[in-house]
Order: sequence, then structure tokens, then C-alpha cells
Amino acid sequence: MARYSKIKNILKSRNLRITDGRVDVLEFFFRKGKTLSIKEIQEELKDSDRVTLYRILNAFTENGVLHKIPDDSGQVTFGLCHDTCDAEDHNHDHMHFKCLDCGTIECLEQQVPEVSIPGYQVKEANLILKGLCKSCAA
Amino acid sequence: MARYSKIKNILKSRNLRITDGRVDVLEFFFRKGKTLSIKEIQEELKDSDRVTLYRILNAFTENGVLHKIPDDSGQVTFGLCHDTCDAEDHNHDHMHFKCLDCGTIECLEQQVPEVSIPGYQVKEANLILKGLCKSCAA
DNA sequence: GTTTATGTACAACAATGTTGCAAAAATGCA
DNA sequence: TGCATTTTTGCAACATTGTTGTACATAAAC
Ligand SMILES: [Mn+2]
Ligand SMILES: [Mn+2]
Ligand SMILES: [Zn+2]
Ligand SMILES: [Zn+2]
Repeated sequence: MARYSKIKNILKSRNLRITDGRVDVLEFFFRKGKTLSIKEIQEELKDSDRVTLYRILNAFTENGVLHKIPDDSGQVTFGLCHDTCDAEDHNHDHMHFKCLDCGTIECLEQQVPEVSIPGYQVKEANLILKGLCKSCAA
Repeated sequence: MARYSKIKNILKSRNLRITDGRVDVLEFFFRKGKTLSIKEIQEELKDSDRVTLYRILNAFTENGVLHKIPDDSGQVTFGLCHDTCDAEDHNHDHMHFKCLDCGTIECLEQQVPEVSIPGYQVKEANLILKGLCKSCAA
């Protein structure tokens, strides 16, 4: 499927209107094929309004288009959600990897191992690995 | 050991000078016995300078007194490090739990399970669980 | 094409974090 | 204790990041 059609479908399936800004943001995610920080998106889409960009990213996060990736740097990073995510049910059960050399944050295919803590009710688990990514370790 | 002596020892062992502000921050951590956000610390130490507080927290983080806990909320949270941490070697290999009800973030005793990813060099792993904490689940 | 719900642009604000620097305090030593 | 040295603080100013209100523009539905 052509990329633009794919993007339109994603937006439609989440009941989000197809607007230039939203298409541009999603197109950038597909083109780069990696997680992106707000700063990177802003640098790419220089002439778009900052407030609008925040609202787009919030809408995407609330509706299962993107997911936020926790990171102690404070810099928020976003990754594309799986097709199965929607407003009610995000599935962020995969691991993330942050490269200490190039700074890239990747979504990994591997699932986070199940953990149970006596007395606690675990609903979600985020595992962030740090080290050297495939390219930087080679 | 008295709390103030303990605090002095921590600072001395990290080659940090013993100042009122630093003692107050550490005393607050020991008194609460839990992780604290910058906001909580600011609210407790109302008349301390904001810049100084940031510098204290940075010094503590760099020298193995506190560790930052990743969280997709963007709110930075700090927890006390183990005695064994120093500037060269932080050990943050325990899991964290964020309660979706009361918002508290706890350091858990449990270690993060070892993970290896082919081609990657994993140096550090952070696992953040979300759900209901012991008090809120009961 | 007209209507209506939704999204955008702009301005203004709020919160969060950083830098430079002079004054103050902590440490080490005579 | 008194003094020199080094580190830390307090303040002002700035930078970055994120939010809110609102009039206008646009997408979707009819
Ligand atoms: Mn991901
Ligand atoms: Mn911890
Ligand atoms: Zn890398
Ligand atoms: Zn709780």
C-alpha cells in the first residue's frame, strides 16, 4: 500500500481527521523508521506551529498512533504504535533500547518478561535497555 | 546511627561539602522513605533557591547519592541510591513501580531480569512497572 | 454547496531548567 | 583559632518546554 494511503487509514481508524500537519508528522515517522523526539520533529517540520505540533502528538498518543517512551533524560521520545493500538488499548509491551553512543532509541520486537510482585497489581511494564546499538557495537 | 551523622557520612564519602541545603534535601528523603519529585522537594523546602535545588540534585545524581527514575510523564523523580553507588558506578539494577492510583513511585528490591539482544551490547536496564501499589490494591 | 464538528494559528502565559557571576560558606592547614 | 583555598550558594537573566483561550480555517457529513 502506498504510504499516504496507509497514513490516511491510520488516521481514519482512530477517528482523527486527515490534516496536512498530521500527515506530515506520520510521514516523517514512516520515512525515518525510528523513534523521534519532539526536537527532531520540529527541526524537520520547521514552519509548522509549535502548539499545533504538541496537540498533534497528544492526539496521536491518546488515540494509539504513537506511544511515549520513558527516558530519564527528560526528553520525550515517541514511537509508532502497532496497528492494534487504539484509544482504549495501547500495547506497549515491547522493550526499548537507548544507545549511549548515537542516542537513538529503538523499539525492539521482544516482549517485556512477565513480572509479578506480591501484594501489587501489575498492569503495565516498561523495560528500557541502555548500551550500544547494533551499528555502534559493530 | 543518628540520621544527621548518616547524612554527613554520605556526603563525605562522595566528596561533597556538607551544606544546609544538601542536608535538608537528604533529610527529607530519609524522612519520607520514598522517591520524590522535584515539585515535592520544592514544596517541602519552600524558602530554598530553585537554582540551588537543581544544582544539589544534579550533584547528588552525578555522585551516586540519588538516581533518576525514568517516567513517561516527564516529571523527573529521584530515589536514594544504595550505599555502594558512587560517581563511577551507579547500580540502578532494581525495578521501579508507579502506582496509577496514588501516583507514588517506589524502588523495589527485585533485580531487573537479565536480557540479551543479539548484536547489541546491553549495559544497563530499567524496568518500570505500573499498576496498583500494595496500599491501593488492598 | 451548506452545515457542523474538529483542528489550526497566534498570542499570551506557565512551568521547568540553565548560565554567569559576585558573595558566602566549608574545608584544610598553619 | 585564624587564614587561604576551593566549593557552593543566591540572584538576575535567559532559554526551553509545554499549556490555555479564542477566532478563524478546514474536513467530514449531509
Ligand atoms: Mn516502542
Ligand atoms: Mn530506585
Ligand atoms: Zn547507536
Ligand atoms: Zn498507590
